[in-house]
Amino acid sequence: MPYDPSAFPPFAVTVDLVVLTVRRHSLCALAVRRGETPFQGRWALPGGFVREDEDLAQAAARELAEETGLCVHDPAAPAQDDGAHLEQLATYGDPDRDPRMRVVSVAHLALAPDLPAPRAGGDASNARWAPVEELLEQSGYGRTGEPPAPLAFDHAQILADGVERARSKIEYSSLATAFCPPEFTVGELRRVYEAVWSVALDPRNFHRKVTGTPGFLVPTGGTTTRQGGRPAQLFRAGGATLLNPPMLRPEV
Amino acid sequence: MPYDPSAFPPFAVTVDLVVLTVRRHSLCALAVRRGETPFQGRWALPGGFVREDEDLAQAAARELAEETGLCVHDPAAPAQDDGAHLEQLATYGDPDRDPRMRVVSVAHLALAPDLPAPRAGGDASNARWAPVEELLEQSGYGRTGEPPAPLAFDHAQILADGVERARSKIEYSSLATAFCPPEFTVGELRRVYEAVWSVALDPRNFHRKVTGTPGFLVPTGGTTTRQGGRPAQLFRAGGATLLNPPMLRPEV
DNA sequence: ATCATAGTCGTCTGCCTGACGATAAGCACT
DNA sequence: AGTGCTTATCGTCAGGCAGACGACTATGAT
Repeated sequence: MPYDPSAFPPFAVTVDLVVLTVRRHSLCALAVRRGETPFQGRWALPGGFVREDEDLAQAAARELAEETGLCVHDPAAPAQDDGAHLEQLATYGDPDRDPRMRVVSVAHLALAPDLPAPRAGGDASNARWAPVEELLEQSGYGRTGEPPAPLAFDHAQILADGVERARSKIEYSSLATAFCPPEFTVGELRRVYEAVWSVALDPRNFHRKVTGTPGFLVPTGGTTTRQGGRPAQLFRAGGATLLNPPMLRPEV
Repeated sequence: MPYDPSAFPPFAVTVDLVVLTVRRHSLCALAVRRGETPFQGRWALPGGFVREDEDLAQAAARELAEETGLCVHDPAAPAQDDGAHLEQLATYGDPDRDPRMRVVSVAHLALAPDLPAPRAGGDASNARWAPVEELLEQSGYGRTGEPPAPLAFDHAQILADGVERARSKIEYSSLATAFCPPEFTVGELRRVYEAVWSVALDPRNFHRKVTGTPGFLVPTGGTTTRQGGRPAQLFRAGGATLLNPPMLRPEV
């Protein structure tokens, strides 16, 4: 049955990505420099139009691969290395969010281990990992030093929502392992929590908690000294996805 | 700056609503009967196109008011009675989810106290409150008796996601009060939890938990006997929105 | 050898929860 | 008025878990 196209207003639909990683003890997000108007030259979240024949999750995975080379970690094939976690975040559709036309953006959240260097379609100068406080500083969603230049569109809001989602989700799920390489130590995992939450955690209590939660971590047998100090056991992520009881975020 | 419309495919954008309430000790959702093809005569979630000049939240609030007469409870004016809770749920954009054309639906979740009777544009026979298990029975998202007829489109999936959101969110937030009238007793609140989770809770431990959580409930001074038995104190929702520590859902 | 750095194992205390006994205060009967 | 039923509310007790923190271990650097 044909449908009257005048019965509804046409929209452009995009996916935008909040890609988070932990670098040098701080939570960083991927930002790309805009080459076109509007907001030309400003930093923005990576994203693009959803294609005709594409699901939203497919579009987000495609954009993620284009920007970072990351494959999405498929829950059905958990053996693969270097997969990123990808989930839908929220949808932003303010009529004025893009001055050109009516655009509805379905934002996605991706969590990735620390990567070599970003490539935005091969051009490195147009993509970077930036600490999230820096990106949010001047937007009212974070406050510290001097405003460099706020993110384009409503991307500061989207980033803030993505960061908040990540912060709360590592409380009650094993998602923090998505920030780690395939094999990692308890200390590395703890530094992920500390970076994402911006807090210091007691190493002893943290160790007891994560090793005591069944299914969270499975030892691989190996050890490493890559952090200096006494060698630490290596683990990989276990099958458990939900942490019960949750990891408690200390109140500030 | 004009924009090349051939650069992106046009989409229709709709909002769909999962409106939940508790009636007769069970969690119910609002369903409307479709008058048009496709899925003519089948039950579906209420929803409609987003208008040109409308935000997504506005569109959802407008649809909610059209279908139920409910106003959205504005956090800025918490004094108003009978407001419903409304939040964005998720966005569904499978290319084949609507056979007519490419439709992206931004689903919203609404929680309302028990209402008189639904009105779908004035026509009562085309709208009803149905227990969620009944609506999900034949869809693979729930399983019991005989399939009456599955919900239209991917609405069973949307409903299942909305129910799961509500079930998990009342754990760590004070959202369960959105299912209650402005003044309510501890027992009424407990029956909300029991209906949403389909479990039985110990009245004594529940009472201790909710009255002991600061900011969750504030006594109004009044009492009621509308449940029979000893008169119970009346409360209204306090300012706290996050429950810490959370209300624990008993494992089955 | 000594020190600095991390990792790992224990202990103790306080809080919260689940299980459940006991009492209170209404209503519907007889 | 009493008996029984219902729901509300308070109290007690034991177990589990988290925060604070002491102690010991195993590396590399000086």
